[in-house]
Amino acid sequence: MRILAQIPFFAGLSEDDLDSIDKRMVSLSWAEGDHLYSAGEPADHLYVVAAGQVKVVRSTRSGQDTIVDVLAPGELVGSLSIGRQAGYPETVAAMVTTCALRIETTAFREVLLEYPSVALRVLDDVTALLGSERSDAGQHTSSTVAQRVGMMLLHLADKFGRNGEDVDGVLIQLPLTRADLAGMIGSTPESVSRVMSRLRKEGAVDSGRRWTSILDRDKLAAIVASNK
Amino acid sequence: MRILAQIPFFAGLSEDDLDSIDKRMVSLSWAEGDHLYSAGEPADHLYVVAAGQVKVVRSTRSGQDTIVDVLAPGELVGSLSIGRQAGYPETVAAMVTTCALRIETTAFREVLLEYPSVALRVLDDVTALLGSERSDAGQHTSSTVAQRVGMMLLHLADKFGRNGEDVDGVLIQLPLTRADLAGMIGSTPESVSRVMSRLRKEGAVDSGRRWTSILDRDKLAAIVASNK
DNA sequence: CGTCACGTTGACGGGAGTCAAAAGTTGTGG
DNA sequence: CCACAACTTTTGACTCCCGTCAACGTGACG
Repeated sequence: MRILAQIPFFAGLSEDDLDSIDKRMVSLSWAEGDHLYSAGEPADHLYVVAAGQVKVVRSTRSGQDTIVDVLAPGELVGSLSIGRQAGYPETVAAMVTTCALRIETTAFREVLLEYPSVALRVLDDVTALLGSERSDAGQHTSSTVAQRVGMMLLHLADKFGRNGEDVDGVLIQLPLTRADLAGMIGSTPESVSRVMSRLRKEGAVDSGRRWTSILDRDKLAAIVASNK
Repeated sequence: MRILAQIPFFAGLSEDDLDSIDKRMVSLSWAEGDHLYSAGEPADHLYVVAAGQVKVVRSTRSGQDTIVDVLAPGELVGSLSIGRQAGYPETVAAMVTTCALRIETTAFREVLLEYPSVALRVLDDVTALLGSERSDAGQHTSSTVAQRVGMMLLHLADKFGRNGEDVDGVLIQLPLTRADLAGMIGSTPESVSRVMSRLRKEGAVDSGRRWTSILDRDKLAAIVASNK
């Protein structure tokens, strides 16, 4: 369980401190498609992704699903606040086989009180999330679906991309369906499919069953910058 | 300067503690239209609104302005993190004569380290903001302009509304232009104007130079819930 | 009273959501 | 090994919301 030491939030803590925190956490794993938790369940746990990837999904009453984030190892998800809210506002599902640490919200808050420097790092993280959420909330309305798909692919490439060996360009190894992508940018599977077809035809990207690859980053960036 | 005691973030602190924090803050005021700070300026201060209202505006490269929030007294705005970022990502302007406390980001972080319970409250606040941002980011794309205007008016009524004496219904006393409202929901002044005309014709709302009033909350909620 | 910012209304066009159908994939069971 | 079912993807046709451009009205302030 010395995974804790790898997590940026806990950097700089002593062995003993990490041990003390570790005692309050449990390590769990999920298979692809499983839910770490579902919307509506009592929100009293916090999770730290250790390995794998998970998607954070919000459903609106109209049945529209939006994917608000895809988390990489090291990121937090779950309930930070002890508010008297009904339950989790979202569902978190494993996109691949995933391992994560779980801690009770109340216990985590005790940790934050005990180690204020950790609290500050968490605060920085959440603040950054809020900032990026706000910055692309504005872009959403004023750009086309093609631009939003392009932006999302560039973002995913930065976060999950690897310089592949078998494939040219930057490889994004995630099992993303058209519906997933649509949920990320607020669109429909059909519209996303049209855009992806066009991007593939232009040689900017290629995609297969469980992967997407950016072949020509400049071309993709140009499409995002232009208004087509 | 015993305004500090009124601010929820600092609830429960002793006189001496408040005094210590107070020493690191300065009280300032702005006239309507003035900027507390502008996008791009070095981001090294944090503000707590004491009286008045301010709007938080983000500009995209395409010249589109989006109003990401309108702050009431007690709310925080500015730089929480000491990141090596270029500067403020947004502009904050006073909508009416406004008074606010200012503190250096570094000094505020020291306060948070010193009083972890305050840090937790700030964290709760930012987390809640992130949550609401995400929840209506999804609604944005899947709803019409009329629905979004309605939702925004209901939100503003909850936050700033007063049961007026002269006017029927809930009064929102803010100098909001059509362009402001458009910026909040990601639309255009023309579209907002059309919606407001319709809502006025239907008797749901009324609006004047520096105010908006919700005459029939149920009717407005019905419009938001429906798909027209 | 003139100017200017803001608000309103109309006409037009395009992007994209919706409905529908066909083609490709995966996984299962006989 | 093959066949069938279920799902995903793709493509087409249609409709409509709303962003854009434009003209006009209105209230505020010097």
